[in-house]
Amino acid sequence: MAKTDRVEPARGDTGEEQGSLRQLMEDLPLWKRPGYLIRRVHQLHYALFFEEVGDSDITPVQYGLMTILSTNPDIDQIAIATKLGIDRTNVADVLRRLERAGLVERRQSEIDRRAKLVRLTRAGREMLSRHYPDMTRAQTRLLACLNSKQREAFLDALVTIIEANNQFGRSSLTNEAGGTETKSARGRKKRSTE
Amino acid sequence: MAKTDRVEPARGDTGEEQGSLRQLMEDLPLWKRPGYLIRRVHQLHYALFFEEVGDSDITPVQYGLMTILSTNPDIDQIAIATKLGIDRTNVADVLRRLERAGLVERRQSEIDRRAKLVRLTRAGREMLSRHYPDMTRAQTRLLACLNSKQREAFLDALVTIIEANNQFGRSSLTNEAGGTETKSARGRKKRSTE
DNA sequence: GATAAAAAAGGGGTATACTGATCGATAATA
DNA sequence: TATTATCGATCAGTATACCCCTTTTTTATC
Repeated sequence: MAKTDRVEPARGDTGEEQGSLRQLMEDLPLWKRPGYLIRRVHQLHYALFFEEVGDSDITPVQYGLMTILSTNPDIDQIAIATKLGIDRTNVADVLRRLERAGLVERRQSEIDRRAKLVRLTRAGREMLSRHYPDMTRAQTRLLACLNSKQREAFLDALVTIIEANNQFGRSSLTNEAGGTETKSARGRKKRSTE
Repeated sequence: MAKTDRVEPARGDTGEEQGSLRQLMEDLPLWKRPGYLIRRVHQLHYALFFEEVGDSDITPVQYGLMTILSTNPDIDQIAIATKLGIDRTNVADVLRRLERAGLVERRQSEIDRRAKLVRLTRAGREMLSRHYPDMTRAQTRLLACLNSKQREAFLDALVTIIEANNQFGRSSLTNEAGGTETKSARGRKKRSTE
């Protein structure tokens, strides 16, 4: 810790208006910003997932996508994006890696030749089954610090937030099995100007 | 919608072990997995942040990093990583973009010539001040669907989870706790201090 | 003072995630 | 039928986030 003992020579420009800015930032520090806290928890879940499922190269998103395939064989990529709540271009990226690993297979639909239908391979189903205990353990460990009442309230809050803000993002979640209610391509344009 | 009314010809391989797998996945569907829900909320916050702060090209992580700089001028990149809770290589990436945008400046430490000290420029401080209301609005909107009691419980739960799982990931907030090392299934090593 | 250990930064590589844009196939309409 | 609109997929580009490994500098040890 001797590193910061010595004082680095100052270098002008330490303006006075910095005081009010500092005050502003201390009024709402990082650990009071939900967005910051959620990002941290998100990363922690990733770390826990890799620790539990680590001997395979599967990721949380890949496992989630394959979960959808296990109950929805032969759906197209946009339907996956809608159910998973990620962007459709990202679905294509994830599928490319899963296909390379032999866990899913894609084929052109014979009815709509724009669409590519995706399904799990046998290896994919085996992977999903094999790592199911690992996946659940990662989920459990993440919330192990909460008692069951807190845990339930926390999960409820997450679902509430998702449903309340569902209209944002390129792919809006459908509440599973519900109608695919066109993602409506809502506005959400931003930056790109200038 | 009319598209999927017609039935795609089946294609063998629809094994019946799929039944048990399907059952497994329905026992713990996506919307009951904390990791999945947190990822969704994380994305929603990003979308809200961009919607509020959108006219600039700042991102939540960049704003968070600059928040740290506003109360910690002239710290090195690893200290930033520790305080922000992100990987140190990622800090370098973010800083490179911020420097390119003229919002921060880096200079070699005169005491420890390995270290590069970072501080906000005047433009950086102005950006931080200017978009403070936008940032807080994004935070507020995300949790607007919760009442104040739920909101508080939610934030408490997030902090509890972060503190309880702090030893995972490459950068553990504020550090100082011994190595732990756990299983390291994926060679996930943390810089243990001993 | 020379050498070994550790720390700071950076490069290379990969995965997630979203934007804008394009392109072919399909659907709807004139 | 021909035109138009829409839809599914994909590409290019950027940002976040992490891993491993190397280089340079500092610190610790002999």
